[in-house]
Amino acid sequence: MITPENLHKELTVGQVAARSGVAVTALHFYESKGLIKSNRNQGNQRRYPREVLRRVALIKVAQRLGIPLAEIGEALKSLPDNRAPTAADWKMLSAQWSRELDERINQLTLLRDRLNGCIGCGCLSMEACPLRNAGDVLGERGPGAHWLEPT
Amino acid sequence: MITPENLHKELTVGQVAARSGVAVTALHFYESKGLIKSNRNQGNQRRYPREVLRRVALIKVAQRLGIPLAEIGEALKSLPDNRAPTAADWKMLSAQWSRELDERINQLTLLRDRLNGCIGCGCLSMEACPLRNAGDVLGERGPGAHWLEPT
DNA sequence: GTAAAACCTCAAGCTAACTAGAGGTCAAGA
DNA sequence: TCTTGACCTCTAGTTAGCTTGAGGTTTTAC
Repeated sequence: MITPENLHKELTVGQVAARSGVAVTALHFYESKGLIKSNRNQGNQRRYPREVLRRVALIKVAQRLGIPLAEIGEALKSLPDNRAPTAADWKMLSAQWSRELDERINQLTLLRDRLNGCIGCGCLSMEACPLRNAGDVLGERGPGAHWLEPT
Repeated sequence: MITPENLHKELTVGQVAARSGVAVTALHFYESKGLIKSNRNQGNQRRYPREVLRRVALIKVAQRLGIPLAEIGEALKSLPDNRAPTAADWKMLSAQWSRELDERINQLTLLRDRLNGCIGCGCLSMEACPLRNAGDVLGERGPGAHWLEPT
């Protein structure tokens, strides 16, 4: 509950977790990756300014878009002063990510069309099959696992 | 080189690797996952019937489509007699995978449109933002990493 | 016959994004 | 004051799809 008394106070991890919907351990993890920062009180416990909520919100949305944390971190670092993102920052980032999304959709669509063109052919030939030999890299990102990369 | 002498002989791992374009270790790995099988010679070395090339080709194409190995394995097992896939099998499987691809494209498109609708709004509100609260699960598969799953 | 190249198994490492648990400290309410 | 819950750090485990390396055997070419 927000009251005039605690409106300007800093938040604990538990509070940030509850309000943002991410686990406490995930917040620790984001901090270890440099995506968020915390101040510590005398007892070494994390205390967050309220702006962290907006930062976490942006992280979660970017994740839904399929942007890896490392890239989100880069984007956040690129903000002047390393400050919490404003509406203008969000506009810029979301426009950029929208273009990336477009690209991924295009690649998938291309692949699907090629697949449809090949249904029933069954050749799967190393030399002739467009499905096997398309030189394009599908921008679909995958950690460790290298799906859809050219072989 | 294919000569009448070795045309009907079985292939070694190295030969399958060279002809299919996948690493020897990857073939070992596929075998451990039950995606392919091998006979062994007296010296315990793997010997493959030529049909394995078609199987591997199908695996690689399915991977380009974003189908996880486990699911590819299921599909291959579902073939009667566990035999090498024929053109008819390929037709069936590719039609099914094409539908899955469609679904993924649709989800991504939906997300992109929602993102475009939100550019400039900057709210990212937990309660009101459609980007944060869309109840749909994006079918984008990701190992270990749980991107795009509902929170 | 011998040496090199290819093969074998098994264990561990890599990435991403976390979670779970151990063992201990801190803060807040009764 | 005491107890409970929230917090701390650090290590290890999870998933997928492999790769790398160690230590040893087999096949092949000369």
